[in-house]
Amino acid sequence: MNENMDLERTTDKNDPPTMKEIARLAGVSMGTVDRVLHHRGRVSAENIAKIEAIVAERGYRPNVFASRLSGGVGVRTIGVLMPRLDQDFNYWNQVWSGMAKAARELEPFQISVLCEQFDRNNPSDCVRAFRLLETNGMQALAIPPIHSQIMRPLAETLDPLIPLVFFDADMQCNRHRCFVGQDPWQGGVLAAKLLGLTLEPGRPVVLVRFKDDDEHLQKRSEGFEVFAKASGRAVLILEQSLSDPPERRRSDMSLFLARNPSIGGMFVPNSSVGEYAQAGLGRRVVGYDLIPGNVAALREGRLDFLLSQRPETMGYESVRLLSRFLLFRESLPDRTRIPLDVVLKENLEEHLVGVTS
Amino acid sequence: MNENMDLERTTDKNDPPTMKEIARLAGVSMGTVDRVLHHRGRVSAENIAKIEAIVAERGYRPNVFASRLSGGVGVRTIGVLMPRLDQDFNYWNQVWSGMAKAARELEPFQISVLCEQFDRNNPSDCVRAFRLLETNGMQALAIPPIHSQIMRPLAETLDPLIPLVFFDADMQCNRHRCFVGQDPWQGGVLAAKLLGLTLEPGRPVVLVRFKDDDEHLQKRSEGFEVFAKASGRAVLILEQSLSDPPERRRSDMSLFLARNPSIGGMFVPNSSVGEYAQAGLGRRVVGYDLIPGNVAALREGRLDFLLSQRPETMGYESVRLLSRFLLFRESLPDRTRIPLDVVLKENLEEHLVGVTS
DNA sequence: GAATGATGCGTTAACGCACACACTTTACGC
DNA sequence: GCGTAAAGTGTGTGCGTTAACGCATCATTC
Repeated sequence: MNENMDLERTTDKNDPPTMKEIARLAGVSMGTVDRVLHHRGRVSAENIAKIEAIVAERGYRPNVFASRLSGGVGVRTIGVLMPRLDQDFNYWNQVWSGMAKAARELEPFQISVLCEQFDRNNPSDCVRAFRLLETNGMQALAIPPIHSQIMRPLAETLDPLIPLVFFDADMQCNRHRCFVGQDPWQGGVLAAKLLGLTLEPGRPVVLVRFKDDDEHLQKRSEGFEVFAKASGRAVLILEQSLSDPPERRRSDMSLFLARNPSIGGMFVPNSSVGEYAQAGLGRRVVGYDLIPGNVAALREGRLDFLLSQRPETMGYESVRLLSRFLLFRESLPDRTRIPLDVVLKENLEEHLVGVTS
Repeated sequence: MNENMDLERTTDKNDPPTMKEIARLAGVSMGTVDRVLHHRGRVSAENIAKIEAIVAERGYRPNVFASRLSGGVGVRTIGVLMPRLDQDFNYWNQVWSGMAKAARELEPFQISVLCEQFDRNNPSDCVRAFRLLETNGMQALAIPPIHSQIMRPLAETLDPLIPLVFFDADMQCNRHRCFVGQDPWQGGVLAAKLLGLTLEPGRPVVLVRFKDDDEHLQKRSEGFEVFAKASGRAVLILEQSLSDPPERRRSDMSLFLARNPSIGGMFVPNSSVGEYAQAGLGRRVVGYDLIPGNVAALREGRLDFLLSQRPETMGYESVRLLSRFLLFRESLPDRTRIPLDVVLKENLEEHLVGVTS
């Protein structure tokens, strides 16, 4: 046999192996390696095992440049399920703007982001949107798990090879997925702390509780109530329904405050805080989300604190994680935490033109 | 002549032309086009003109993927100038950790990040580090413009083709560059607001002012003073020097507070706030940066608020911007704002494992 | 007038991957 | 026993760019 060591390229054992290298180590051809990597089938179980072992051991990662150049892959699609962007006071639009930024950056890599919207108030509509994405054949998926009873079975029957991200809120489900978002309970705690710091000890506070909203919001309310009470502050509760018209809410609050004049502050655990700000004038007001109405209220001093979950960052990060999977088969973390931001009039502007907008 | 329209690939007149296409139009070979594009010489003036005209007219842009795959380009280096990572209470280490994350992500794209450290207390040392980077041949540069008198001439004589990012602080200079960071003045304002919200109107506050530190810190102090006074609150000033030992500082503060018992709160405009926290016990304390000592103080209740400039995000974003330039010749924005974060004990943990760590 | 060098230009082999295609082997029916 | 299908595998080509290489054509020199 011809000794050709000197012709052999100097492939360092620990620099990125190529498909050819994997094929050599497994004693098969590149074609077989390719079929294993792309789950195309038509490979013996024995070879699949062998190749996968070598791939794992040597840490094979496809070369993006070669992969894209070959053109064979075509456009990969990241599917995103979203409530209609204008719902929840335009909140979803902010999430989408982060995703759209990621999409622009990913365009040269032929990764596209397909956003399918559904009516947040119509649980069955999200089934339609989900099916639509499936039909369009996406290779990765990001969804906000609202309507958990509907979403859970959909998520659990999803092809296990498709990476899944939950954003905004988390949901238990027996399938591997990544959560990108923040801890709602801790948000409530933080709100209580802010009121505690800025009010005299004796003054009670009012918590606006939405009976009909999701688990995520309930957690915020609970965190608030528990922390406030633990620090010796009375919490009065005003029950509200999201379906009530704004005027109704405003008058409810005005009435409530008139009946309880000692109340020093108010916490509204969602973006509708702007609706109550006018009624709360002269008291501390803490709410959620940098939606236009709330931003205006903060600028004009009708609000004191807004907590933010950085919707743009959340969207950007969700798409970014999925793209890393599609490009490099990087596995998803179990969770990516989005920090809880405290926004005042004085740091508002810097948050509005934040890093991912 | 043979009519071969059906063999001709359907090249849309307005989708990205390839080198081959340019060569065909110019009636030369790809080799000649290559020599023109890379200014390698050995081409007739006539052909250079012809090819350059076609390139301009058809808007030719090299295909990044083919370019990188061919290996001709080799590894691109982003140079980073940094104070020794352990200086400023480990602050720079946090910035670097964001950059290191970006570096890991960029590795498959054959972009490496080279970090050169200098002694922050020795202005001339940063010249050495700068020259070292130049010698190692970097194609992009990120620097924190401390020692502006030294840095400015270095930056201004830098090859104008090399994209430049200032991070942490900004600096005027007559060369195009991008600033990644936050507005220091506004940080001071925010600190004053937080003290204002949590203290009775009559109580004065103390501002620790460091005479010998940079412009960036002076701005924070100014913002604080101006805003606090404008909202009718007395500001007492304790002058300090960064070179004083911690014990000295602590006793200075204790003495100062003993002499002015009505003081309700304290602002330290840099990461050394931990040094003063013990002395300030029982009063509101606002400081800067999530360095280990301050984090511990916040957890244990010796500090109330920490402002953060998201050092990891800052580092990550700086490197990310430069990489987009190197990969796709995307132009740098003039500025990327890093939001001012307000961190309390209650949202500390979520900030520590933030999105870019 | 032959040897030498400089100049201008075309050809071609990588680069790593994706996929169409062709080929071999085994399984099964008649 | 032959034909046919299916399963499993290898080969070859192309993607657009880079850069080494080779071949001409001149101008210069002894």
